[in-house]
Amino acid sequence: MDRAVEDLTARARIRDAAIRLFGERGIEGASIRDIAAEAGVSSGLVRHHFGSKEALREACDRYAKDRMIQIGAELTQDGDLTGLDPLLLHPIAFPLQIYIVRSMMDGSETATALFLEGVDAVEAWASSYGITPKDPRGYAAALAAIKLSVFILRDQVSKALGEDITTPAGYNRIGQALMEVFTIPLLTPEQIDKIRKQEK
Amino acid sequence: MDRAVEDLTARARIRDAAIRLFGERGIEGASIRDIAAEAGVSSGLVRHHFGSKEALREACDRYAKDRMIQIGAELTQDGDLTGLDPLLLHPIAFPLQIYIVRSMMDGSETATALFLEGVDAVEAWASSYGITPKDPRGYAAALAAIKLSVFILRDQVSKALGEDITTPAGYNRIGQALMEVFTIPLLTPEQIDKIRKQEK
DNA sequence: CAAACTACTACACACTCGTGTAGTCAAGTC
DNA sequence: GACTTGACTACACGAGTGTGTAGTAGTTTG
Repeated sequence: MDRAVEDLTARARIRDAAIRLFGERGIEGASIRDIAAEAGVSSGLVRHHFGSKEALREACDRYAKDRMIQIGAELTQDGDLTGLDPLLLHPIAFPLQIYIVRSMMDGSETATALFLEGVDAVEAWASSYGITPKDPRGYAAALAAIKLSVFILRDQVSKALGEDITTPAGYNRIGQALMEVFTIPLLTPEQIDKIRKQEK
Repeated sequence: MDRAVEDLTARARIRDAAIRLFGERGIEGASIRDIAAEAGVSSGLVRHHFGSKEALREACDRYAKDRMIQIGAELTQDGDLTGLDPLLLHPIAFPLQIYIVRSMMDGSETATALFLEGVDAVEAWASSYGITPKDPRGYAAALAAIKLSVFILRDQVSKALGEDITTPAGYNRIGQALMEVFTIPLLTPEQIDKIRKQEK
């Protein structure tokens, strides 16, 4: 897993650079020339290997999805974290996760499909754990969105904490904070009923 | 509050169009010419009123922040929703919230400052409600991020639900689902201790 | 009435973008 | 040794970008 950068083929370096820059700056924000420079190749080579920017993006989508599934499979064999997605705060998956969320927000179908699969998984997990919300699908969608929230807002959360949450110490801290959110009930069922009446 | 579009000054139309397009497509994705066309004016007028794209963005930041605070003040006088930010799912605040999150992700200091203020508010609220997490700051940051997550991923959540969450019916549904997340404990304190040992 | 100011448009400028084309170079293949 | 193939670079093109400049029409000000 610790592949030296120089050992990667140019094609792989381009793909990795694209995932990094697309994730950091968004699809529009990262130009082919930027990516080529980051990978240490000419911009023409990007086109040679991937054909177009859109095709490069799709290749990144596919690779990121496959790698995430692969890493997820490796992790689930070491114990279930009971609902808190182990991928969520896994350092190797960081750039991939960042890229996927960006791609999702920029309208990628592959990335969105990955989210929908996540919702399915959460819904199945909740059901098997005996959790019975009034709206299981809505509950699962909310939970799936929540799992990504600290990632999407990692810069802001890091600033609020005065600590980079992409470091081991940082993501341990925010991970435990997330677990507390899932543990401490904020509202009683009576309060919810009251709000429900207010809204409609 | 229901100002007809035609009655707005050109400057206000430009600002509203910018907030809408910046929010939908990102700062880079919305050109000055796009914004001018959306507002029904020439691109030169955008420059005349705001000076530069960056200045336009800052003006949008300030306006969005002020309006959000204003709307929030109007809402808090009608009962406290006990932690679930009423702004979160308020239809009038939708375009503003969408813009602010986008601006935040594209590195706006004003938008990030608004997030940090939100964390402060959540922390103070939790404390006053007798909620005592082990890491109050981390807890508040996680909760603040969660409050924005369904907004950021509104397209994906809508797809998962088969229902547009920017409609009244939709945001009621996801709002109630969020409340259930805050109500049903997913983890027991014992499970958390177990995970904590695993991680370190 | 003249000057000044404001809202507004038209147009051109340099730059960057994604893309297209032509060509080099090395490693096989016959 | 001629030929092909694939990795790779250099360069040019048209479109779109933010920005700059010049100018017009209408109102305000002296």
